[in-house]
Amino acid sequence: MDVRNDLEQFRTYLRQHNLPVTQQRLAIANVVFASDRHLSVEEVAADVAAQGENAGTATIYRTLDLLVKSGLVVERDFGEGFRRFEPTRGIPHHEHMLCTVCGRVDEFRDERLERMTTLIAESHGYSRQRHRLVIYGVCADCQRSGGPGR
Amino acid sequence: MDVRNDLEQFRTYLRQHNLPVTQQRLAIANVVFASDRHLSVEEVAADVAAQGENAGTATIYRTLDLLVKSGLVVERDFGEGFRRFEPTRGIPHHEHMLCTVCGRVDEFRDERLERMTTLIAESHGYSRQRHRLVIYGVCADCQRSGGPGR
DNA sequence: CTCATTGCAAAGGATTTGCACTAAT
DNA sequence: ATTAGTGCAAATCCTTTGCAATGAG
Repeated sequence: MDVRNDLEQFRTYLRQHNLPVTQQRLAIANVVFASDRHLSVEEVAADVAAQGENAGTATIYRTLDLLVKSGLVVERDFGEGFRRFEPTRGIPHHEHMLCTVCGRVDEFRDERLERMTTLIAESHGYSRQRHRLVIYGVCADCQRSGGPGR
Repeated sequence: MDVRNDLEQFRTYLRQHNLPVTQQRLAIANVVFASDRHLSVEEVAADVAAQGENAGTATIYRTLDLLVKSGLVVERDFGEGFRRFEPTRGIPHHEHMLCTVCGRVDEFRDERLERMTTLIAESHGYSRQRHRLVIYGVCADCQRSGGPGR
């Protein structure tokens, strides 16, 4: 199972860096790895609590930092005023589409974008590092019903 | 002159909405219109003060909201943790490139992106509203010198 | 045992808001 | 005169940090 594997990789990362494998770190990593969504810190906290585990906010932030550093999780910023976190799962770079009505997030991949952004950067004398694209729109469900979940 | 014209349009907007044309509103609008950069709230405040005018932080935020609502100014989010504001000046939608070393911002336009994002959105059942693309990289100057301004 | 982690609460930065005072129409 | 705007400080939201208590190796 994927979650199990990710968790094992996290344990390995911690050991290799001489960092204690604590209950909290495992609980938090577990929640993020188990999710197929882009979780906010608040959502991570709620999920951890729902599993009967305990973890203070500070610990959640600190552990998410570790997960990002380990490369097992990516940080996202959809311009909502807070960050979201997504398990990497060896999936290559991809873009996001956000429903401005219900907040739903879809992902897509387009290789042209990598090439385009590299070329555009170069034509301006920049050496490209990365890019960030978010498409904002209204998802099929919300178009049909005129509102979130209704 | 452009600034003069923008300012006139702002006055018109205020009158049409029965909003008082105050000294502060004009000073703030003037600063944003006069700039060819993407100003942060802090920078707007500094520029207003530099012009010998007075305006509290709250007023700056409130006036920037008005400017955005009027369509004369656009809000930008480059993932820095705060917002920036750019005069519209009738310039069509464009993208941004950010130097991760010195913070320099360049602009570019690519019509393909409009089409691409619309098609991608549709293929996922979304009706596209807008998109946001930022390319992060190192500008020519910083590549040459290995640091900002040195 | 020793040292890093944890949790809580205080601190921080950006932005908003309540309210008495002031200015625009 | 009215009515809305302004400034200040308090309040909020997300995130970070200091420090005593706690747990991993």
